Amino acid sequence: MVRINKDLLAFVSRLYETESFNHFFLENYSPKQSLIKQGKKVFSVFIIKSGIAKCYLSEDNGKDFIQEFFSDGEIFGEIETINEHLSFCSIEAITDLQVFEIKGDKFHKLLRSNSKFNELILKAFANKVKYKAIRHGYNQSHTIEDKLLRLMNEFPELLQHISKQDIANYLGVTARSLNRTLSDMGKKFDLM
Amino acid sequence: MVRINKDLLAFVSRLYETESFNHFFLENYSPKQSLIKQGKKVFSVFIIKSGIAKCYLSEDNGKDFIQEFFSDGEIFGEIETINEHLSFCSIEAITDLQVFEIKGDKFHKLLRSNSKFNELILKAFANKVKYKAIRHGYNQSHTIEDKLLRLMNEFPELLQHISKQDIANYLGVTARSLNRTLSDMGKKFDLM
DNA sequence: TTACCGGAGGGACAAATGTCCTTTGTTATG
DNA sequence: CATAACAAAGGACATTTGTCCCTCCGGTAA
Repeated sequence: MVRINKDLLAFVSRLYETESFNHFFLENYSPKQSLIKQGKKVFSVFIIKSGIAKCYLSEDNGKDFIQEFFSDGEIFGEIETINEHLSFCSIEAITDLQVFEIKGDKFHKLLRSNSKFNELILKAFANKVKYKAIRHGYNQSHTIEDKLLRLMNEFPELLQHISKQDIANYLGVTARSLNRTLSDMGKKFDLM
Repeated sequence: MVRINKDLLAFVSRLYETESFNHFFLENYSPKQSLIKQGKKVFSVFIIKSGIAKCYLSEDNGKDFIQEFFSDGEIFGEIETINEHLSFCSIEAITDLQVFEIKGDKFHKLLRSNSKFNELILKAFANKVKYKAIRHGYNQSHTIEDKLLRLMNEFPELLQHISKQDIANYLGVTARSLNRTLSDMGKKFDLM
């Protein structure tokens, strides 16, 4: 699925326009550029202004698993900043990307001093936990076809932007299996 | 895995002892009792004082998927309270359970008025997102045997407390597959 | 005691998915 | 232009996992 967070984006955009608060920087990234690397320190918190990025985890056996696709308003780097750990995943631009960035210490200050921001972050976290729970449950107990139908239903234009391999990595299957399922589904539709 | 949160438990225990703050209640539950039901309203936030509970999600196809086992200091009901949604999972006692409970509105107040508590909740969230991400990635890209070895490694006494079916539901496989893997592993060890 | 139930274990087969490898078409680059 | 690099597609086969059963056992209610 492609995660967004309109409330947070609106809030951060407003803050970015505010003369007196100048800790957000607007940066640009090109496709395939890396914003956060798994196992490395994280120095900033990021909020997407526009574009699509992938959030993925590289396993010890060499496979990549895509946690989510991120788009407008989605925040990342906040987890590592809050619990002061190294990054547990990688973030990479898929399309051209505009991103608001704020340094870790400024993020902490904002979190403590601005109750509206604090609330937005709490809600963002609550949503992250919830959708991760639902997605994991769904993934474990449904076939590739079910997962694919759901994905195409919720985000029909996905295949335009994203490679087959990324879709496979998002579903947690091989590209071969994804292809097989797609062609089986094609046959089904031909019969209708 | 069995999730715990010592810092949060220490904080809540101290607050519970405090005369001037009397919004935490200590409740007891017996095995198989339900604390939160999927799809229902959530009125309180819960923090475990002792015992083990399971957090699971019932899928549309009748299968249950266990998100986590919860123990000392783990919090739940906070997500639904913060984003004011119905519960997306169920919580059920496995062993005898002692639980601190606080009503939703009091939880909100505490979150706004007590910065230490606010920070503990933020960290709890950060950890939840992180371990969910890692677990989902691991689950998708490893065999049953790998998952089982990891589980027995991190929590060897688990099989004493928890039924085979629950283990299978936690790993996202059928009881039959779990059994097969267990007996295959037994054969392996016999050769060594 | 007897009958019954639910959990654990596992046989036989079916279905889903992965692995390995080949082909084709497109792009990009010297 | 030639050729390398790469994504997409799929054939053939192996492995993993699920489905559908049946049996065995220990508790327990009548």
